[in-house]
Amino acid sequence: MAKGLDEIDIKILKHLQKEGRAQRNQLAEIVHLSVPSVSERMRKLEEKKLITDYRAILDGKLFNFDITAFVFVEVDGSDNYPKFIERTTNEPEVLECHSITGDGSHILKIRTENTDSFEKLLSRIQSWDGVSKSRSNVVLSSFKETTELPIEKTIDPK
Amino acid sequence: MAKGLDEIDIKILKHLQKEGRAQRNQLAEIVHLSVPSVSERMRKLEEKKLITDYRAILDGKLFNFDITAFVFVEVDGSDNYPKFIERTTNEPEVLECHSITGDGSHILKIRTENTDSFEKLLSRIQSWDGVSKSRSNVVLSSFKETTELPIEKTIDPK
DNA sequence: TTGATCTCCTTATTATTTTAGCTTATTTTT
DNA sequence: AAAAATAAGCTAAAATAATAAGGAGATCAA
Repeated sequence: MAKGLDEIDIKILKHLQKEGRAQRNQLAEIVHLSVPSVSERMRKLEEKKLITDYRAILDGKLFNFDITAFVFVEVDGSDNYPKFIERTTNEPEVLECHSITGDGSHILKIRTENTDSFEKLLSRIQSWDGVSKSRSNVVLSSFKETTELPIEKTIDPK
Repeated sequence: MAKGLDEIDIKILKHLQKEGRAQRNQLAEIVHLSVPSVSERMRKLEEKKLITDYRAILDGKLFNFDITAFVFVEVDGSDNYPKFIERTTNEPEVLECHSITGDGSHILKIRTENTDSFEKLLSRIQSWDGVSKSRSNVVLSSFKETTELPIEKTIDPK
């Protein structure tokens, strides 16, 4: 069994994926174990970092973050990669940054307030070392998405 | 103030984004309110669906889901969109599905076990009504990502 | 002003989680 | 093969957390 997990662990993980605040007695009922046994299993799953963290998922649409986009960036020279990645890390509106195969070297997932903040972000990215091209696809509507907000970014009162 | 939220609500939301299982007494300390007051605020935030749900985030890399990719799909004829979306919903390996501007009509984020399951998924997608073209970018490495697993998909014993 | 509403508090009650101690099964060591 | 160690489960008790109930003070509308 992979990673020393059994069916019971899998059941617990799957349930916590959907119900991140599920109580131990509820899980215990599902897997037919006592509450302390479930606690112990959860502790181990967290200790082994199979569960990396727990998050509340917020509805970004309700917070005046209207624009979601995927931005393909061509970063020339892999010397420039570490610095580029560090910069994306410091941009809270960049939700994800992936190094990819094919056209472009990186894809960014972005969530920002409006066209103005989006444009500013894009021109900021363009100015970074090694960035030669970028292409954006703005999201019109989403299905199956996580609707996350940039957690560092202040959610401004309006 | 947007959506009737004040600074205290924002603090609670931000903390729950990072600590999805945070306890009410911990939150109470952060915002300098009593535990029942925090409870009441959480209840309202959930009721208003500002918090859509809570999730445990699992480390996909530890579960033999090696391949993450972004797939651009061109679906011809918007009549075909609803059916297309329904089909992506039934594919647990499709984590996200977005309708987009620019080249292609939809972008999918995919997480799958290996090249074999990836290829099968791609050819399945190609066979759907209206799908004329697709282009994939496989993720080599990721930064700032949520590393989610397809929650419906069985995590197979190995 | 008066009543209604809202948000907070404290205290008491109920529920959940953790700890402790014990049992059994399995694996490792001698 | 027997003994020891380890792992994982259980129950019962203790500790901690969450909820419910009741009341105070502020704000707003009639």
